[in-house]
Amino acid sequence: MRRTSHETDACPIARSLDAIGDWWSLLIVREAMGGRRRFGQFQKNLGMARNILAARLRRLTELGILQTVPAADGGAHHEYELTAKGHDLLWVLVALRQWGDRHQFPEGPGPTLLVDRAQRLPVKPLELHAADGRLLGPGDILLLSVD
Amino acid sequence: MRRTSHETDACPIARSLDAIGDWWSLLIVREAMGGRRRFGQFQKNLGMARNILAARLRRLTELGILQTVPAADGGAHHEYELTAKGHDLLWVLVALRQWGDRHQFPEGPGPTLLVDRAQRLPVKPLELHAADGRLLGPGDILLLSVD
DNA sequence: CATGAATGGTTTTAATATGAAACCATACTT
DNA sequence: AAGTATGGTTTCATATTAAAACCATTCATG
Repeated sequence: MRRTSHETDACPIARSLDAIGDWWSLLIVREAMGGRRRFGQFQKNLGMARNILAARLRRLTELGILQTVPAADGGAHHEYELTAKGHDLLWVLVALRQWGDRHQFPEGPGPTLLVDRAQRLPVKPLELHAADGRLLGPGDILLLSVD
Repeated sequence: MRRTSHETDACPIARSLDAIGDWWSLLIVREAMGGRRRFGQFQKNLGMARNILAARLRRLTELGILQTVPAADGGAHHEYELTAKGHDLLWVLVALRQWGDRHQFPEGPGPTLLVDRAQRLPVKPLELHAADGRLLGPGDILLLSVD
């Protein structure tokens, strides 16, 4: 009767969700991308229960999304930082951000803007391209089984 | 003591996760994108408990991600279909799929391939572009507060 | 060096969510 | 008219979440 696992599903979406498909994990990753590295920073910024945060940090570390490193300031406590696997969640976060901006702000545009660092202009929606570079829309893709 | 809500957070990522950040919702959306429309189809394909499927379908409908329509075959039961808001989750699913394919298949490449319909070649990783079209990497973006 | 406060958790307890199975009403088939 | 499929709801046991209290180290201060 524990939570149904999708860890070994054939579908990569299911496997991803099994790893980070809960209410908190991606918010922790978001904070980590914003430069937060310590237990207290995560807890304060997210306002979440400390036991749950501890459990999530442990799990994200086991999954290789975060890693613990000796404190940067030589202090005794360790810090959490994103691995390459964790950093690569950026595109998931961007997709969630863009969907949220488009559909979850009925009261008007949200208070944050994802911009291009050079020009400070809002970025375009994520794009999917074919191998040859053509821009693909929802109708232009197909899921193949390689079995 | 209920689940902490992020429904009114300033962050669009948090709002998105509040809506669909659980273990099942996006899998239901995935099934809907694959053409599944009926309770029994979702239940069979996902193998999930019927009561929680019912609860999720209700919630996704309330959120405007699914809508119920009279059965296509004139039958008495209704069917579920994606709204525009629901269809727009495609990019989130693609992002999760690509991350999963890259990091959650330690045993080798997964059994599915997202391909371009015209040429049947695997699509490229999602791309983020600046307003002027420049391809942006993780270091090229910035989050601005508009307060 | 002793004391107090901050940090990084763990433990305890209560409420809620999940999962499995049984149940039930309606619709459809024969 | 009887039997079966569909689309749920109910019940119950277990797991997860949240809040708060607790505790051990570490760090700063006198």
